[in-house]
Amino acid sequence: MPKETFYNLPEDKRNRIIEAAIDEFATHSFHTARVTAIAEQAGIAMGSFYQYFEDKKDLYKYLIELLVEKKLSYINSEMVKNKDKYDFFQLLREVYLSGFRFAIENPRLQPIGMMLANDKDLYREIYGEHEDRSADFFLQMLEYGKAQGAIDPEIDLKIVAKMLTGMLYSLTDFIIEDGKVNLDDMKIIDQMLYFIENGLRKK
Amino acid sequence: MPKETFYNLPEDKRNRIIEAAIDEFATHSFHTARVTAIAEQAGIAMGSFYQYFEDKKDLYKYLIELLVEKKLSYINSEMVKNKDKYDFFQLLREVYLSGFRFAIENPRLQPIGMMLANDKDLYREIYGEHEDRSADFFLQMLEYGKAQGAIDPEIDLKIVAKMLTGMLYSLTDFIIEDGKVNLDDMKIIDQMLYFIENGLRKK
DNA sequence: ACTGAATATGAATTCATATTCATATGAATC
DNA sequence: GATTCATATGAATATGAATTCATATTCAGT
Repeated sequence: MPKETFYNLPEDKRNRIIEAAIDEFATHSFHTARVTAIAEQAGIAMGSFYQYFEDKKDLYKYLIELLVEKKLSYINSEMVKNKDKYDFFQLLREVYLSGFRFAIENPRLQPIGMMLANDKDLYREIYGEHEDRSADFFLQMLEYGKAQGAIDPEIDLKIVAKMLTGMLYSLTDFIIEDGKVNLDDMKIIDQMLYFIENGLRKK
Repeated sequence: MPKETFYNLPEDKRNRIIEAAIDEFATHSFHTARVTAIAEQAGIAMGSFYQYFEDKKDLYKYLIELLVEKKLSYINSEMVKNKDKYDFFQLLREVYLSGFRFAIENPRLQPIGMMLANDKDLYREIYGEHEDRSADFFLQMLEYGKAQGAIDPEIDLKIVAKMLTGMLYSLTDFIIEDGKVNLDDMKIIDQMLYFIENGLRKK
């Protein structure tokens, strides 16, 4: 965790540091990211950095925490808004949709999460034994859907949760890279949902 | 590419180097992998390493080439064997199945590929502009399936290709991590196929 | 056995970066 | 205005590899 000094900083400077760190970690893995580059872009002296954080990893963990919090609250707000109105598949649609929206609105955060997911050592250092939080989230949703009778009971939810996670990541990547995908025309979402629904729905 | 010297090496030593490199790159990203560790494990002097390869990246590219060749030939042989006998979905099943089998039989190669896929700079350095070869492979298969009339023509194949790729990666990861998954009982494959078929099949 | 070319070696060097530290600044308190 | 305390600074140092290089060894051909 950052030192007291960091929290005492004027908001403006604190934000500059956070922004600089996001830029650096979005374009470099944890190991290749340079503290120097962050300090430089934030306009602080090298020494100051170590006034605020224990070391590079300290800043990184802090950033991940911010990022997760931001994403979770983003998705949850969509969920909460629609919980009652929608059935399972519509809810799933909202989850994917808010996931995509989040990625589009925060394009720099996406690669940070991706890189963390692929660095198992780092991941473990942050989340302990816990293996895959995204899959857990989908698993919960699926169980809810199964209980509602929306999902074919033949299906192994753990496997499907993994598949849904993988698809979400790939598609998010696809959408961001493509750049020109317009979420509002919903075509990509509909395609995806069409596919998933047919795969899961109870007949 | 490795230097002539490397190819002149006695097979035993050459293999030791390759094995050591696989071990190192399977457990570390390109940047955190240490040439020192590779030389040490292979039982060669640091200096020798640079007799065989230009630098770390040279070895890495060579390794990726080996790996891709191995995997492609593995999958193709399954495909070729079954091309005529099976319909699209059975063919897809074979592709996934051989992908899983390959990963199980070569567990150290899987993480190397994963890490490369997530290091866009490195990926581009090896494959140029070309974005995602796995998705391309699935796209081709899907087009074949569509032409055969097996796939719902409403579906956007490019999107589905991305989804299939993401699922393949996630599931492979799942299977390897789990360790105890027994491919022979095929349950996981059937679950997956059941899901995919219902999502794609022409009605 | 002799010789030159290829190959092997690991200590020394280089390089890029993280981290520390002694000192400066500046604002609040007396 | 002096004293204290928190914060800022960037040059100096530490670190951890990658890479080089001068020297030793091996080997094939004679």
